[in-house]
Amino acid sequence: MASRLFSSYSSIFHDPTPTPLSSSSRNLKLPNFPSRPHFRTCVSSQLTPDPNSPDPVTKSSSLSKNKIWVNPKKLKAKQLLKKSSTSRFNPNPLVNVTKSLDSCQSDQEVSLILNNAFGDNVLGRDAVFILNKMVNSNTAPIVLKHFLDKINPSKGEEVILYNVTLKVFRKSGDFRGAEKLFDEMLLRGVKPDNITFSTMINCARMCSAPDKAVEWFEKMPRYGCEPDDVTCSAMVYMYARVNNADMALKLYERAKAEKWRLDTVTFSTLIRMYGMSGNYDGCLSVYEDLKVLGVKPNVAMYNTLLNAMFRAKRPQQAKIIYEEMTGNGFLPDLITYAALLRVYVAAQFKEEAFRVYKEMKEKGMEMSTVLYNILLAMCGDVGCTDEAIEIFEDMKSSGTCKPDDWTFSSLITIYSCSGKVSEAEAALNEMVKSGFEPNLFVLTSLVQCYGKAKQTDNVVKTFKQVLDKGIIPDDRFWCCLLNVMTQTPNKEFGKLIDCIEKANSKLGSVVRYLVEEKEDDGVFRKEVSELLNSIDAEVKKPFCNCLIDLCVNLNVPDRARDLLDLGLKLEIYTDIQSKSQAQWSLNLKKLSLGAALTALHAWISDLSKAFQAGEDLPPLLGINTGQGKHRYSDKGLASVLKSHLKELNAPFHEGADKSGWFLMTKVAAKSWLESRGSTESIAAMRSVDLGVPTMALHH
DNA sequence: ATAGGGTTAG
Repeated sequence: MASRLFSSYSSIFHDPTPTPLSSSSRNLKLPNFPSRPHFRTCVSSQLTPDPNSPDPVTKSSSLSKNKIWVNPKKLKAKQLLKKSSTSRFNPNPLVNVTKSLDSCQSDQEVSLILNNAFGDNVLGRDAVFILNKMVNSNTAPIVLKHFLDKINPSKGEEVILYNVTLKVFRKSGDFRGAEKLFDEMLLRGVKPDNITFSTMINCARMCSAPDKAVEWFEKMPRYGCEPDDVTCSAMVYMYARVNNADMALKLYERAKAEKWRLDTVTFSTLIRMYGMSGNYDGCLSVYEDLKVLGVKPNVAMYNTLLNAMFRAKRPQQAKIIYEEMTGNGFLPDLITYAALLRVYVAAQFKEEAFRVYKEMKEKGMEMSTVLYNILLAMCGDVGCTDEAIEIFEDMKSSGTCKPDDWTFSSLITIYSCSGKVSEAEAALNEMVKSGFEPNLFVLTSLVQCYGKAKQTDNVVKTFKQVLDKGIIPDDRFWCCLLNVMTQTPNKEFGKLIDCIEKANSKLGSVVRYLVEEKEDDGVFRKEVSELLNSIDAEVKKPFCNCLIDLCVNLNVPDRARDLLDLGLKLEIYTDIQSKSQAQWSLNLKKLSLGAALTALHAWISDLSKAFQAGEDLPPLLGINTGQGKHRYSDKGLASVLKSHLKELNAPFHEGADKSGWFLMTKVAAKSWLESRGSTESIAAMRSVDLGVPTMALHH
């Protein structure tokens, strides 16, 4: 304590134009307290008498005394000005008095310190200053009592002193103590005001006692206080924080009706509340309210909104909000950029994501490992291998963040998806060298990598590593292994089936049915149903896709149809076929090539049946393959479909203004269906080589 | 620095 006081005082000594230690010159909301121009004189005269005194306060102030009496005006002003401009330190000695009071153990100690510091001459504003800074709710009431005795304040001044003491209880999370002080306040005949109540309400909130907060909010009128902007904000904020949306909104509506001006933070918290519950329109409507009501937004509010739009998967909306934000002169911070990156990465808006990344670099903002990882994961998802390498190098040279297991995992996945064995292996080595053990993610990627490169023995080797490490493969891993099978020459199937059977008998049995074309009487369907039902929801579709691809490759189209039917029945596939008055459609998005072709043939067969049954066709028939090529597949679904339709002589043409669509008119459809009669079209599938797309391993 | 009160990612 002594040294603190000393250092504070000596820094005052260095200040050529010391501000009055008590900022009584400020125009404060304390008109009732008498002002005193120079607290300094007071401190020095009160704290000095014996230079040899062991008392730390006295001693240090005596040290200070010698210096403080140097008239700063006699020193060279310019020289001192220089010093002071480099020093941000200009503390009020009352801060140190406060600290001493906070660490007092007894009433006596409190009295001693206060008497030493002030004697009988206490200023109201100094009392407020000290209580406002205190954190110890055990000594604060003693200090308060001392001030009440010495100052003899008016009732209006008393309520201020009580309020500021209540704050100490809020700071130390002592709601019981706050209630006790409130009672004392009443006993003394001091009338609480709105500030008293907002302090009580916030104290209750911080003590996790929302019911108490409500109680105090509701009893305001009993004391002649009516709720206002701040008390209402505090309540809305509290309800929103504890996710009581009903009450938060009820009160929010009331605030609007009463024209109470809620603050930005409360709006922010309402947006957050809506975002957490998935009501994203709610987020936007609160934002609209804020604008309409003319409440000034801040960066945190925009960030909350952007993060909600990320969860909402609404990249366009996020873009608009970001533009409004910068348009209003707010500078994006790290959290803003992180939110934007997430939004764009999730939407796979790679240009936008890279632009955010570049802007961050330009502004010298520090990327975190997590942000780098998010970017790298996106590079994997959209197939930006070169960009990924660049980002990875930048990350390593940043000096601030190190690649972690996730980083390496993404990198290995990126190489694996394009079958770059040596690069993937090099990344794996670097990962191990950096002290990370390859996890299931990495090993799954390697299986994919070796599978793509048709290095079946390495697939088997990697599989064994999984088991040796005691890792239990997940559904993603099995799906990957199935995917590898669709790319593996038949003569090597045995090796893979051995692997599968070793650790997953259900899947092993299903695969054997397919490969060995075993006869069955419904057993296959039953086993596949069980298998698909047991699989993680997000893997069901790619898993089913792989099984169908395998059937197509093995040239067992009936099994493929069985699997497609099953997938439809289990609602793994939905809305593949749809009919409206104007158009019948086949939606092949998110299907693998094999599954897409199987679905196509099923559709054509359904069309034939409908046509033969004399059903009227719609004006237009369309197939939607979706826009882009698949990320790691050489052949996009659209291009394969195009050539396949040609083989079938099906008169579809690519949609001119509808990319990703193949369309056929009613007239063309009729003549085509007529000409092909009842010929089975499935045979045509044999010639198709499936460059089966890989699936995303990361989420 | 002198009475009310809080926020925004994994």
